Amino acid sequence: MNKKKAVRKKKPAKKAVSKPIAKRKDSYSFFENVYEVARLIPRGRVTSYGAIAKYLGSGQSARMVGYAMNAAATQIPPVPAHRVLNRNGMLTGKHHFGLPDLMQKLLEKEGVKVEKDTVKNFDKIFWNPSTELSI
DNA sequence: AGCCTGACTTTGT
DNA sequence: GACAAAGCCAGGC
Repeated sequence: MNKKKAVRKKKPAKKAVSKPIAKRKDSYSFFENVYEVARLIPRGRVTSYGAIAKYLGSGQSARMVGYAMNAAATQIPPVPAHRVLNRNGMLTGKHHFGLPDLMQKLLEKEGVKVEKDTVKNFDKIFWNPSTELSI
């Protein structure tokens, strides 16, 4: 039945990277951070690059989030990048899903209404990691 | 080490 | 309100 309980995993990430974790291959790169947050996005909800960036502590580095998403498709498990939109709720990255309509298809499949490449009720289904994960 | 790019955001005109 | 430019940071070459 249910999956995990009150998740709220909230990854450590990015804070104490200064600590050399032996010969760790990566020690949580900025990208991994983004992937994890993206995977935490509830079904039927969406968020923005800036929100994730801010949650990671990089406020203005929303670009990096999107850039990370570019490689997200190659990550395992796959990252639901279709739940990440720009601050306007527009499917800016839909063109990167291989099929331009795939992103919208996925969103609608989750109950998210999309019109003209823009998510309707974006402010209502908006999922803010800083609010949802940071109690 | 340095330059360029990028699925964004904010600010100014 | 629409358009243009700058800022931001990490990865790739």
